[in-house]
Amino acid sequence: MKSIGEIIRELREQKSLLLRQVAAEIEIDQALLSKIERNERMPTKDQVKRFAKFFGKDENELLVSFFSDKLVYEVRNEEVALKAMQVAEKKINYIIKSKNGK
Amino acid sequence: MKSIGEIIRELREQKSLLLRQVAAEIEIDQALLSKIERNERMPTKDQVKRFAKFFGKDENELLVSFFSDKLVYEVRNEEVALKAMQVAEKKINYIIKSKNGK
DNA sequence: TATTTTTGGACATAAAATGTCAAGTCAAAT
DNA sequence: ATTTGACTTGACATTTTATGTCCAAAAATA
Repeated sequence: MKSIGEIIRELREQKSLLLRQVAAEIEIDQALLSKIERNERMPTKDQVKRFAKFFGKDENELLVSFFSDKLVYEVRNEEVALKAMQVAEKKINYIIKSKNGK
Repeated sequence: MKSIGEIIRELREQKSLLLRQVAAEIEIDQALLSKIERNERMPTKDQVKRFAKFFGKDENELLVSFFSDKLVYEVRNEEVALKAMQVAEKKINYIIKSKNGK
């Protein structure tokens, strides 16, 4: 189960590209990219989209990695992390059902 | 499946207390409490603990409501919301297993 | 309608996140 | 051993997002 940072680093290495080359494409500082790859900083949603486009990866696939990382981060160190996540999933399901005309 | 705000409002109404009375106990502005109860503002973790104590409710139970609300909020309006939540749950499970000596 | 309770909205403040720069480390090449 | 190139680190700046406050308006109640 890879983090968004690990995924980006792997994609970059598969193409044998340098930090500065990818950073230029995505239009971010190379130091920031370095941090993103090591999960020291989270990218923005928009940057994730640009990564997907640049690497020719499915956008939603990367977005799922991105948002799931953010969700985990939100409850890191919380005793109730897992329980909260399970309840949140139920709430989401409920919301989705409501939207689809019941 | 109630939100943290709905829960707090119900607890307050069960005891027939006014916003200003509970707000004073929790040491927050009564306008803020009004907003919290209507999910217009999220309380802080510490405030949730004080609510639990004041209303004689299980702290973890309220914290689960609180954090699950935050998790849902994080991916509101996202197409990939449910999928991200499911993946996040797997990641949490994985992290927990790692902690418990594998 | 007078009083009390609750809500709305603009604004202030604080917290958390992302972004930048320059200096630093490390390895490979020369 | 020195230079070069790639990457990392850390302090700080900037931006974004959240919480908190005040006061007036609205709603409910007496």
